[in-house]
Amino acid sequence: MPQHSTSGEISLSVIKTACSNCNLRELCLPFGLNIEELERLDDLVSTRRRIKRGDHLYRAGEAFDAIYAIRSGFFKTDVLLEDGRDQVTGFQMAGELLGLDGISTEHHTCNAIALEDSEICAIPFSRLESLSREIHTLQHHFHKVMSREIVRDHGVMMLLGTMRAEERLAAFLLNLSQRFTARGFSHAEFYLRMTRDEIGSYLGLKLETVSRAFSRFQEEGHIAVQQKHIRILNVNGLKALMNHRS
Amino acid sequence: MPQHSTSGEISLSVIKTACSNCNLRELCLPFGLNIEELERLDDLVSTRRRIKRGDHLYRAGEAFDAIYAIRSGFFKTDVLLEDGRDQVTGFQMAGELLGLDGISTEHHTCNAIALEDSEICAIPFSRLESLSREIHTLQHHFHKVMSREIVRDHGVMMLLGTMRAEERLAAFLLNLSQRFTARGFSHAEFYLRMTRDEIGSYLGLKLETVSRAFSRFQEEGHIAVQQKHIRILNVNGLKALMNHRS
DNA sequence: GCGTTCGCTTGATCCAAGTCAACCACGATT
DNA sequence: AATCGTGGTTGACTTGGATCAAGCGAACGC
Repeated sequence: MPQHSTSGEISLSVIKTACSNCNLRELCLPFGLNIEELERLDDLVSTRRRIKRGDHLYRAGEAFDAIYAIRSGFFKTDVLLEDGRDQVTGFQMAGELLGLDGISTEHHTCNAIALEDSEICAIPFSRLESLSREIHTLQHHFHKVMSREIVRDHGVMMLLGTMRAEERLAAFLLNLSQRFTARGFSHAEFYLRMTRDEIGSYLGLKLETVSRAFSRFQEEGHIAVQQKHIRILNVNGLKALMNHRS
Repeated sequence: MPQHSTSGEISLSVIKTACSNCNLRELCLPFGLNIEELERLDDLVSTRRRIKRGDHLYRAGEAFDAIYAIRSGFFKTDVLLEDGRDQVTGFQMAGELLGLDGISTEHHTCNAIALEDSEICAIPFSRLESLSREIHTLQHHFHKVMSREIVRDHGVMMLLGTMRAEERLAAFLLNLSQRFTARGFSHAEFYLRMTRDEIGSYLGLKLETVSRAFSRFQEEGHIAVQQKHIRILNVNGLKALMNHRS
């Protein structure tokens, strides 16, 4: 793992990025490619960038010309309404793509902010399109990734539209747990990278409600919470909470 | 306009469908293509199908192999949870695409149901992928359409996560109005194709709440409602309702 | 080491929307 | 014309989560 930048700035590095030896390749865009294809993708994904905690990867309104793969770290995306209200639309971790929303208007439609010091790979979109005209597998996988994003959003709509507070939080924790597991981390123990307020914004709840739900889950023995440190003690308990109409 | 099928069944017709003389082509997939490219798309979009009001175009769980363009009519998509709760994830009208969610898992993840007698064009997905490897413009436009779907979903998340009942309904009406306008219909007068219950499901509200909000809008002179017939009397009033933190 | 700040927790109160229930309007059926 | 069913409206009441407010603990700057 490379060291973090010592300067306080976003740093552009010319380190040779290589999908071919990235351990996230099976989670990320290169999924399913053979060696020769991978090397062609390497040429495309040439810039890696460090984003410090709290900095923007991009902002709503900026011109879109690349999508970003998260190499390490953790992001949130959010949308701001004219009247000041905002909503977190997602949390993204290593191996996931950012910026897909920008394709439609050629401008980013949300902000992407690092929740911890992170590293991303920039993928110039027009070059991705031309490469995917040549590599069938890449094209298809990219379509799957976009479609998966749509399905994920439907899940969030379901959550916001039909679930009560505790169900939402249970669903959220189970989803995080499952994504950490896919990345080789513990499914039962992790640190939240976001605040209660950010969780609340994502789940359509106020931070106090999130906090109370955490406390309740702890009282009932489903989890152990200590600030941002979460241990899941009873997965099935959480699953049951999620499915039962009160 | 073709006549409705006289049989009670979904009918498969071999009418020569042609994007090239479809008046929705500028709203739909063919956007931006030249004549020669349009003809190649015509070959691909060969099957047109009629779906009667209340019938499914596809169901969650079915194998995915095509996306669908709505030639005429009106659809809703919904997702069903194991515990019986369901949520309408969208309403689609002529020129819009259905089925994009199925790409990710190769199975449809929601149900698509006609809210009035409708006609769709089936677009075999693997053939669309190969054609878009050859036609740059088609590829790019398809990516834009998928991305637009993601942006739309973020809008719904915003609505469900941060807006109160009347704001949601105002946003919904303005969105419908805008889409009808884009199709050459009146922006101020239209018939709702869906029930109060379906609107409520989409907006994360109960049907009674939707009904009360309609009544309130009417009392305040923003709209005139008579069952499913809506006239918008004061667009700015609705817009103001949407943006103001109470 | 100490004060300040930020994020989190907890309690008391309030209110928007949900729930339950009655009733109405319009179409379809006979 | 009478009946039935579905969808819509409206009222009375309840409630889950928001709001307001106080206090606490960990992290950070000086």
